[in-house]
Amino acid sequence: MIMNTILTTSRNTLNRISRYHSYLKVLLASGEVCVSSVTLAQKFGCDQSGVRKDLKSIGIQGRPHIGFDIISTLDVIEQYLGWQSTTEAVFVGAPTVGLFLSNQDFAIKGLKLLCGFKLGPADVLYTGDAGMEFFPLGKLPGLTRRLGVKAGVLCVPADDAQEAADMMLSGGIQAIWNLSSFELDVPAHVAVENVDFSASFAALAARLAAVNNRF
Amino acid sequence: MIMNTILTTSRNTLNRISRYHSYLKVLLASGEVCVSSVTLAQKFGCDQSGVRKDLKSIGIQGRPHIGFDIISTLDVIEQYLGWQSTTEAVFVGAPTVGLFLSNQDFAIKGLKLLCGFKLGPADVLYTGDAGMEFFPLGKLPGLTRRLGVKAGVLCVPADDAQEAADMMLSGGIQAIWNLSSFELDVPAHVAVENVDFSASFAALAARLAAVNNRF
DNA sequence: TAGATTGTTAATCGATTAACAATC
DNA sequence: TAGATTGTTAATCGATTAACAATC
Repeated sequence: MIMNTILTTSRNTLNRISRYHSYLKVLLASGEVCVSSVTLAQKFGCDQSGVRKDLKSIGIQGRPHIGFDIISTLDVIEQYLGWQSTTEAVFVGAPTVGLFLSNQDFAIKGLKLLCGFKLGPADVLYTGDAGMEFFPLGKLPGLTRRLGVKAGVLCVPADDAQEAADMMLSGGIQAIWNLSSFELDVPAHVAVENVDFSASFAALAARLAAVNNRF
Repeated sequence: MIMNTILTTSRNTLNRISRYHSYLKVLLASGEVCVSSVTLAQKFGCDQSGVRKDLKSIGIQGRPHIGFDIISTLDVIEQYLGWQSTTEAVFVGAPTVGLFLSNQDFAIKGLKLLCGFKLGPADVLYTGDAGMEFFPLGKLPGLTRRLGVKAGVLCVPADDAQEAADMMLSGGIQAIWNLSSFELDVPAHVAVENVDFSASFAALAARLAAVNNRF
């Protein structure tokens, strides 16, 4: 049987699978043991056979008349999303956001921020166990090479994004999680993943406006 | 001619259009006046006729032999994304992120954060023009109703998300921009837009792992 | 058993890509 | 003019939905 990985999964499917996980945790917490594709489909406004296909595609099997076992489904999804392993990364941008992403409660699963780099004045901020050390951006290449870190989170104003990215590239970074609204120019072997805040918010604002204009 | 709005546009198309905007700003800054669908298609790894369809769908016309005028294309995209108008919203969650989102340089287009609310101890933080006032969550319903604010940004740990969302709902909030990894349960008339950080990062981590394992 | 639910194939739908005449 | 580029239709591809036999 051919097992899908994240790399061979469409983005829509990936998003759904990640959302199933969130919801299954709620069901588990409320004492449920099994869930049917009908329940999931209802919650997510999609078709039940689509849900079954999604789960099947990552190797989850249900039981006729019963449904899908929540604990093992959660487990397989976590395997699939790679949450059992950790990716070490450096952060480039506003310390406030770096601290947020590295905060235990919010922590992005599988992401471990080693330290941060910031534009502008070269002070070292927030040292100690509660926070995260921040260095001036110029120190990045030396540090990432020394530590062998290959991933970075980029979260700077659009005007600074390319320059900061170039600094990351010269430090041997091969994967950039780009939270800046800027289309980076990077060599083909470097992976870039963009989080598009603006489009997402625009979609929400439009829906709100539509509701309010209707009355 | 039937003109598309955000509400009638597929999410893929919406994302592409938003990204065209980022790139067109770069081209404009570098002195370009026009751009062809071929250039855009190359940059974004999609088909040129798809680019033309995207632009056509929001009413942008090109000129044969010339291409698309950058300034007017940027203008139409901004109209389409609603960036000419502002949506007032309150923020619920970690002050550090609220300050980030409200920061001029990073500001999400069209989003205006009036104030923030936080879980836990009820101190007021960060008053004054540089920052943003934060109040205890319990004050939210009264304040949003008084101000007539209908939108909110939710950015709390998953365990607190539903409770915080309920507080927003009781304050008359009709649109929630959900940065928490939690599937909210809200009435049908309330718009929720989820930003899925975890799935996005998981996709990046998988690509990095694939590259590194190849050698 | 009867009814609920999966697994899976076939049908539908929509999005992407190919192709080419029309335009400048 | 010749060549570049759009606008648009048709073809392809993939994702979603419908349907139903198999299972418990």
